[in-house]
Amino acid sequence: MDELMAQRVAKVDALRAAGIDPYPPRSTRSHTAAEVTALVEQLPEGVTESSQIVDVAGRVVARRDMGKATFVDLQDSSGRIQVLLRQNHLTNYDHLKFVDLGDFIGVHGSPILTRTGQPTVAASGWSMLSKALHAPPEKFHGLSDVEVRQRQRYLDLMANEEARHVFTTRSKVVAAIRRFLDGRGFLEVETPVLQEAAGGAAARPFATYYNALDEQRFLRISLELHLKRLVVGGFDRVYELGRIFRNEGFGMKYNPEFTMLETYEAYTDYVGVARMVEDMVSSVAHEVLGRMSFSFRGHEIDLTPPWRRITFRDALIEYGGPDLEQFDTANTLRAELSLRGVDIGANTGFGKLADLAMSHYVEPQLIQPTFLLDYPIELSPLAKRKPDNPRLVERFEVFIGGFELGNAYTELNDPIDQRERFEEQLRLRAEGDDEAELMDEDFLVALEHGMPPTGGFGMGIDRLLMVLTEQPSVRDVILFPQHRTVKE
RNA sequence: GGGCCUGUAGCUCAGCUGGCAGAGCAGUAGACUUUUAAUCUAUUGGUCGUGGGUUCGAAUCCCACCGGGCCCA
Repeated sequence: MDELMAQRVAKVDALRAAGIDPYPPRSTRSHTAAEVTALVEQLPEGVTESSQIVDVAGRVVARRDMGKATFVDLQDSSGRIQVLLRQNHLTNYDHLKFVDLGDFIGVHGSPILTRTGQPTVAASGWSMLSKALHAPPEKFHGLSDVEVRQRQRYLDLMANEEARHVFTTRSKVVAAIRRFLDGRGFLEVETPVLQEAAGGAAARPFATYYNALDEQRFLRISLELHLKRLVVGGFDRVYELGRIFRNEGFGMKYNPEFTMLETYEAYTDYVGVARMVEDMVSSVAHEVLGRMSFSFRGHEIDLTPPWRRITFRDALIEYGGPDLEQFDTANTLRAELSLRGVDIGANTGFGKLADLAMSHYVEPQLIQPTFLLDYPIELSPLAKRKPDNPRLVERFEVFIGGFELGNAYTELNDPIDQRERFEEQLRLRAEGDDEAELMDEDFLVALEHGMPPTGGFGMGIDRLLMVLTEQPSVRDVILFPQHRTVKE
């Protein structure tokens, strides 16, 4: 135990010796810091003391000792309030020597305005509520060590107003999304995290084990296949906001577990879904942040609808990539990309190559919100074909700030076609693509019972929050991002 | 997986070309009854990420490892 902690433990002992419980079971609070501030600000001109008596409580975040008077700043989740403790107004003034930064105390007294105009509670009593054994982060510079901020998020929240803002905004955004969807008649549902096979996205799953059944399970990589089963069942507007897991590294844009919103709406298509998405994101931004413009990674992003729409093929051409109608086979596209010096790695199929070209030429350029429409069928085994071009599907991905925000299709509801698509995915898997979709017989049986025409959508909530809170890293909008275990 | 950067007091950071490990805040003791990054006086506090190596001498140079960050795949 270090010296600072030993000093605090000694104060715990001293309090107990004086008959004071350093961790009392009960406390009283009549007003938050913000409510006291409001009370004081409502006082008539020239009046500096409220007739009300209040109880405030919070963490001691600053202390200015003046001898026979002490100012303490208390912080609660509403903000800060100053309290004034004076020797001639208190019976336990000398016990303030046992109070350290980081402790929680309760203060009973009258709200006043100091002569510098600071709302303050002038104490007629105070009590220890909870003694802290560690010093909080430094009061002026706060806490900046990225690792500590993430691993010990409570210290970040204690020290940095910005961190508190990000995570309260996150909570409000999620609530606003629910209100938006509920208002449109969507039903919120929950589907299994533990699955026999993880499907619905191109990603590797985490594996786990179900002891009672002696069977392997996988953590879900998307919400899609179960939600569509519910549309089959007759819930024609459903959504789920839930955690999904992808077995990949972490970085600025990635965390292995993240929060996904998926919506499925019967009797619409990807065009209808695009309208809903721009409505939803812009109205949530307006409702929670009160603005449409966000500064993100050096760009001003404007969420005002309507958002730009451009086809996958046209975008490639516009941003200097190959024309997929000219290079329309895996072989010709691979040769063209090689010629252009694009690193194609081990990717062989037409779909993967087209995706690579898009990631290389187009994605980083899509700063303002943009719907990229009509994807190659090879990339999209769960989306319905375009009637006028069987090599394309009715799908969009929506981009913002240079990364993918969401993905939507006119859902494939032809069970025969779906079976063939799964079989094609199995062929890709056999060729070494371990992110290819797995055959899901149970899902096919569901489709065979009939699914109405449906538009589906998925969006990474964390990435939306990056833009809305203007944070460059997804790790700044996830309370406890993944970290390597610290070894002894 | 590869490259670059980074780890010094509880926190924020200095520490040059190798020569006694530093500051501010926090803490401790004292002064101060309207301060607010309070102020003033004195002062405690270090496995310089870990382990090797080079050297008369290493926070500093070299190697490996453990974390973290950024870029690339």
